[in-house]
Amino acid sequence: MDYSQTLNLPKTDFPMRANLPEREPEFLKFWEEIDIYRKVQEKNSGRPKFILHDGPPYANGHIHLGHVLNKVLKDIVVKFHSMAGYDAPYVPGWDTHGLPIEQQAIKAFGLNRHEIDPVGFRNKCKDFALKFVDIQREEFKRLGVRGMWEKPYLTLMPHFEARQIGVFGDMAEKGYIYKGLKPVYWCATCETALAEAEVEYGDKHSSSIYVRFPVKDGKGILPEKDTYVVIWTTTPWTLPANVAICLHPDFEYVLLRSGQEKYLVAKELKDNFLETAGLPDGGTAGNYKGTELELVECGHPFAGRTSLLILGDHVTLDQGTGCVHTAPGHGMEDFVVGKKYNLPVISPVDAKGRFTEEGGLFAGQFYLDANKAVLEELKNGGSLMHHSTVLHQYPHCWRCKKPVFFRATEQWFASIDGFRQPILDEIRKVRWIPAWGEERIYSMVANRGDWCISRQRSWGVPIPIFYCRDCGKELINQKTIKHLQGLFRQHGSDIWFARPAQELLPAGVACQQCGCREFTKETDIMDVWFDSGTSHLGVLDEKSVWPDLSWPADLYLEGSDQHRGWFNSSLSTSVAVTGQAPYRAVLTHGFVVDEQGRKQSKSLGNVVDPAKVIKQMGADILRLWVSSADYRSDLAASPSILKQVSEAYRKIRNTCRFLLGNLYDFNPAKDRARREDLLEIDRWAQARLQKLVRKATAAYRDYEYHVVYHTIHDFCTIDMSALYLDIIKDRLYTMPAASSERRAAQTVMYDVLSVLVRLLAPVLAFTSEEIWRHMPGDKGGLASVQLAEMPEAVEEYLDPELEQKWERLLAVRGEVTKALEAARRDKLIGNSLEAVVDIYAGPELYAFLQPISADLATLFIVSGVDLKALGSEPASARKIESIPELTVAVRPAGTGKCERCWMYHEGVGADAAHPTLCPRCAGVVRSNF
RNA sequence: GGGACUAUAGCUCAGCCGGUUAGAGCGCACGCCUGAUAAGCGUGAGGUCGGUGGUUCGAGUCCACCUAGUCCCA
Repeated sequence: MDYSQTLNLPKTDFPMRANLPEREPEFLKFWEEIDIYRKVQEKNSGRPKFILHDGPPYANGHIHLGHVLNKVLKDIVVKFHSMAGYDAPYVPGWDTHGLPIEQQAIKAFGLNRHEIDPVGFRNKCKDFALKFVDIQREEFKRLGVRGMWEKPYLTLMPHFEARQIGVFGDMAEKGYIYKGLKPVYWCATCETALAEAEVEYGDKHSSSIYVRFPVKDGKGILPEKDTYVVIWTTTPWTLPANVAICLHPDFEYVLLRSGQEKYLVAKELKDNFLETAGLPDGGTAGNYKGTELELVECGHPFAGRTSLLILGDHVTLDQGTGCVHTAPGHGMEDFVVGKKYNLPVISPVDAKGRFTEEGGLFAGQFYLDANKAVLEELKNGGSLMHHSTVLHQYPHCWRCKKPVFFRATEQWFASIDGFRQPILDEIRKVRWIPAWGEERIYSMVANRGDWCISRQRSWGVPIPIFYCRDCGKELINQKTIKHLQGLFRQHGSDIWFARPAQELLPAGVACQQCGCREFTKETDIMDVWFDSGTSHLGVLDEKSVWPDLSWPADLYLEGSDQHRGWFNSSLSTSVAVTGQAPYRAVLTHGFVVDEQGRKQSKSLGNVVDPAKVIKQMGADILRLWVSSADYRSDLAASPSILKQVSEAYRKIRNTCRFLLGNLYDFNPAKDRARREDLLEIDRWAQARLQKLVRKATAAYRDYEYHVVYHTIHDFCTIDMSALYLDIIKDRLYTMPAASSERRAAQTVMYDVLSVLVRLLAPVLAFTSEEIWRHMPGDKGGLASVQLAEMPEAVEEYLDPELEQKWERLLAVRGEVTKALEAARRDKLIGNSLEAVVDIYAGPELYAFLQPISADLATLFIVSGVDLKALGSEPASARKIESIPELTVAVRPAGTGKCERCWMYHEGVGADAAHPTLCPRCAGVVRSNF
């Protein structure tokens, strides 16, 4: 007889090999068919809300691993909450405006921005953005991320744009919006402002000049007579706009003697200056620290105005004199430092690069040509100390390749000062995870300057302001905004570009200042940070579009770079308009790096492409990777790390497969064992399971997914695979299928599987669904594990006393396995069932082991255990260092191997009908077959 | 250059309020099994806790500085 046919060996269709790349798409289809998102929302309706508001990725390329990290974390958050008592809707979004899309659209469609009309150009940009929205949507879905994919939010949606200008209007009404000057890169050839991304650095020959500014009021520190401060510059044409000279507060400055004259320069650059200017070293007339010289007044070499000595940290000792010519209209640093001192922003150059009337002497000249005239003027005035030519790196226009310059232009700003303190107060009320995020954003907000909202671009939401044609007075109020909102909702913001101002205004509007009825419109658009920065209102507070959502959000979850980005812009608009933060908690994650901790880059060749990983290993491997690492610091990704993750995946999968394989004949509705019929080891396993539930769900609640990962993995590896499942195999296989002993083991296995599948669901989106399908029972009639609830620890299954007892028992077991390994090395045994173990225990340990001595063989997976008193052991027995009262000896079990259960038993052969079976197996076979 | 963060076995992580010989899992090596089998089990080897100083009876843990990396800013 083939006794293996009488065993209950595992049976399952759940494959060992996951083959995720092919299987995952089937589940995507399934979720689509049953409309899983809607089903979950229906299930959770009426529960308390948990709103995770999606930070919109930029729609201009395929997704990378950073997107995977972010979106999977969000998916885990949402799925956990949707299984843990909350209504957790998820509406994904995209950022669709802005310069990078403009640039890429120009490239992709071969456009010439100066030849195409704004509406036509914007349409192309829109096409480009929408194309990538579609691409990214498919890529995100492929990751198993669940959300309202058929109705996401896009910043180009008409209702979104309408809401956005509403926020702008509210801020304007509160007086937070003002017009000011700010220098921007400007190309005189293209007659346009350039963004930083649009300038290229290249070689340029420039004049290098040293110019002396006479001290007019030394403030009692510097003498006035024949005393000069010397500056160095490579842009003589900016001197007409000079209003200050900037010194470093901490540098040492010296006053050099040269005949009658005295010259102030940085001490460290003294020799350099003397040499260049060809002056003899006449000694020094004074030493000063930068701070001492603040507010000393100099005369301008030719403009007839004062040039103030000011302090700034940007001053360096690389070259020049340590005294920096400062023209706020022509440089970013100059502008920033000038603001601090309230200096005027002089920018006497027009869009074509020609000096305006304000440029006085140089009016009408092209700015580069004016260099010569300025030099002439300096020479005539005796201010020029040295002139040469240098070759240096200088910004050029990316389009026409001509040199660019800084030009102050009028821009719209949001005055942060108007609501800085309320923002700071709100920051204190938000929960920041990790906690250091609070200080990071707090100090950013405390120190930030005003928000320049203007962009001289086309692809974005227009700044909804009109100007009186006669007097130039700007017009923006509730009425114009309301009217525009109506138009935007209907036509989108394109209408601003398509129609003249008159057709964008409500009837009968007249200028408050002069009564004129004709207007022009602002041509600037808004910074894209203003778009996404208003999404909390444009999405969470648009009930007619997304009725499930509500304001404020419970959570924002983005990379740590967003402290300055989206967290900041959202907070600013929210506090300005509502007085409150738009989120209750903000969670940040680090960045994806390689194994050495370096950022992923093409040049380093260390980029991990998620599309490839999905194709080769499957999205669940990526998801498990996301969960495996502590995202608060940076996350390392590499082929070998992903390989490790797939090993862990395999362990989890096979544990579940083994559980499934042994539940093929188990119907939880009928076959569940009563608690009192469980063996002690079953109760131990169930206690361990409750511990797992406690620890994992707590970790989920605390957003500590790497703890979830390790907890589940360790449970599968140690508690299940190495211990419980290995030990109960004999019972599962050899006992009668419906015996109470086997049903007891199956009951625990079912509980374990039922817990695991639900704990895994937020992370292993696909595999958990696959397990769910193979699970026996009606599963509450739920088609998807995503509709199930998170397990809760069953308190009565917890048994600290039992666990403590088993901890000791397992320590003994550990020593026994060591002894078995030694015996194996000595060729005494192979399989542990070939062994009989003699345990020699001291009195206390003996008393501990004696009551369960009959179960020890099962526990150790050997054919027999003899418990004896310590002292009677042979000399060859193994003394155990960690447990002094224990000595272990292993001997071969000899003959009498049962053909059915493979254990050695002296009773084999006792049953004549089954001469190769042990009495137990003989009995089972007799009564069941 | 400034601000923030990170650094514990090859990898992913524990390590409480400072207190024995720094732990786990994976990987690796070696072995067992062939009734979880492209599985399962066991044993073992791996660490100057990034570095240097300091505080302390005692430092992976506290302090200072440095190095490397990451994010933001200039």
